[in-house]
Amino acid sequence: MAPKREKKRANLRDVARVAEVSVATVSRVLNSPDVVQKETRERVEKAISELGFHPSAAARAINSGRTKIIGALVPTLDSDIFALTIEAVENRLEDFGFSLVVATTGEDPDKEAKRAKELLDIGAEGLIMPGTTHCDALYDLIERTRVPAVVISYYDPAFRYPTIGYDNREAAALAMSHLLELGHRNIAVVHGPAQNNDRTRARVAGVATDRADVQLTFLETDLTIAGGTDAVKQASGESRVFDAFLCVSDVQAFGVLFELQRRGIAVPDDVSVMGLHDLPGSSSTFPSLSTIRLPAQKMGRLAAEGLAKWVESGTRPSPACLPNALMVRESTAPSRLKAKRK
Amino acid sequence: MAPKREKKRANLRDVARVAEVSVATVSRVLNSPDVVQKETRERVEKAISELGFHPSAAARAINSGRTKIIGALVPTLDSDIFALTIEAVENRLEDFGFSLVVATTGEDPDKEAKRAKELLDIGAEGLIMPGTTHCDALYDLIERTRVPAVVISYYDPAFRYPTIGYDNREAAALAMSHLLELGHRNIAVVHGPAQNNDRTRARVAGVATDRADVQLTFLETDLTIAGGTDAVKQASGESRVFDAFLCVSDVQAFGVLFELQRRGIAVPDDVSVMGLHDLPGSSSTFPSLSTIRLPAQKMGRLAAEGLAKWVESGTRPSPACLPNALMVRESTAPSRLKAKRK
DNA sequence: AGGATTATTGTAACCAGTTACATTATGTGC
DNA sequence: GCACATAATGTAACTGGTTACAATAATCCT
Repeated sequence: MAPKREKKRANLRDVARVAEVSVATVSRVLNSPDVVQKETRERVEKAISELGFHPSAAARAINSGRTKIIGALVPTLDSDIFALTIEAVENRLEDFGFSLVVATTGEDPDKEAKRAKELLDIGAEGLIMPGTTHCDALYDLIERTRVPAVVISYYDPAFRYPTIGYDNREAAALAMSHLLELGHRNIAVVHGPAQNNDRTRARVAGVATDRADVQLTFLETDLTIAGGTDAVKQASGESRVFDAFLCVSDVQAFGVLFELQRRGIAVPDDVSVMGLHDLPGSSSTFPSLSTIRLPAQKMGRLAAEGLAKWVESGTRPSPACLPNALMVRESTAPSRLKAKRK
Repeated sequence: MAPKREKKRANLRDVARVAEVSVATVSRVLNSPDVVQKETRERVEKAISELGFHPSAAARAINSGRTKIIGALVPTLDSDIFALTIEAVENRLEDFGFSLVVATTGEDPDKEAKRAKELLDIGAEGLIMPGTTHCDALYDLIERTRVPAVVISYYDPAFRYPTIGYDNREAAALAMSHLLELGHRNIAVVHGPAQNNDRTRARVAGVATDRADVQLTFLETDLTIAGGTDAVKQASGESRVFDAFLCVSDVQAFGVLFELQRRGIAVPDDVSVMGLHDLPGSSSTFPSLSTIRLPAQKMGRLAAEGLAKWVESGTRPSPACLPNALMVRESTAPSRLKAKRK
């Protein structure tokens, strides 16, 4: 048996040897095939496929300085809230030849900085992250490395990095005004943890009203279905009777719907429920959920596009505020209390 | 004004120059600091921080052949089904110093092969993917490159790659036997698209029974909440009356619950609803969903661990079948029809 | 004291590509 | 037939790290 040479991945020099050309020619076949004579090119291509040659991204990256990797920092993927957007980002980045590395941070600011550093260590050429509330270590890092970074899910044209998102405050205000128009005056506002979360804070701020006849009760629970059910439990402990639940996340609204059903409280006859996000399932609940449609996927695509172009050609994207839309469905109706008042 | 030299990222040689040591010493400070004298080390570290030096992962990768990147191929992130597992994978990989690149394939086998090639092009050292139904191009690629690949969400010890998952067939059988024990005999089995999806097929196969008194009706709909509502609509078109819905995905079960509520069909009094997966929200629905708990997160962690070790030390993980568990909650109860029959 | 051992640091080759520049061959114009 | 432009290919330097080996200095042992 012939002593098989240890098999290792073929490199450019191997290909050059087999095709009896120089390394430069092989490189040209890979990068600008048109300048190579057809005959030579075919010989090289044959050698490439014979050897199963596969250019090393690392070696390429060392020259070009390009890794074609974008990093995303997200709190969690365990609800549809980010997963949908991340998928859109990933899909759009692919069109630009970029790969997406996802790092989950669990809302922990310190972990966020640590993960960001890891992303840059592996050569991420751009970062994408939701919201503007991050720790200084992260900002320092971005400043030092001058890596293009875009913020999603939030809009603030004055922010240090381009924000490509939506107006959380306006979304919440839109939801609130819908409820007010329906005559609701005693409203439970269900929201997720506000700490370190500008989106939640903006939404909470957005529901504010100076109408003296409106009573708002804020209930902070987890950003989960269970959090929604908890909110109803909390609400039932209050002395006040609510005529509407405004959940600033659809996920919580799902929980609210379930828990109200459990308690035999009819939606929207006894109480209205309003969401905010418009998840894929929100139109299929019972009753179907009135909500504010956030442009989650469109935002993901736009952010991916802006970041890709920024990395490629240095043109920093301008901040963008994508429109929200009120989706009136079955879960909201004129207040019973209002009717009584009449 | 002194002509500022164009600022570019500092490299190892720059650091060596500033610290007045050789490149080898700088490299040692980075990789085995203990062999460098304290005084020298501090000088180098000072230079590193002064220059904001940041070693290039690409250059490192070119030598070691290591990129510390794992690729994941998933159909979609737009439901909790994969997102949860992916998050667990990502978290566990981090412990091993690996980063996760996610590529979504949209259940399209051709796209899957294309994306896999891209993952390998950027230097992924391992692949992770759900299920065993993939196109030959993908298998060829894995064979040619000999990249470690593990399959999740499925268990088949005889499969060419290690499967780290659960027994889909048994999970479905478990769900079915629960319904049978409760006396249900006329069961609508709601499942997602079976084409190119071994998990769905195994689940569908798992519900089979040879009992002559059991009537199964299979309803194929989308793997979404809306798909669940569709299933109920389809079911209502059938002449038969069902005493239970067995949804082989909790996502669909959510839709079924909503649509039954819409129709005023009481669960579990009029009809039982059984899920399969146990998503985070499944215990908070109304009624809370009886389901089979799949070890999604544990599986993610284990697969990440096995793949990391395989890549690091060449020890291929053994296939693993993690246990499913029947979660009896409120949505299932003895069949009304059975009671009548008695 | 002198040779051996050990601790530190330096030199230069190497990884797998890209690319500036040089070389050679071919075609064109006069 | 010769100068010149153009096309195709080759040579070698370069990217930014790692590391084998060499060199030097300091310490140990008899």
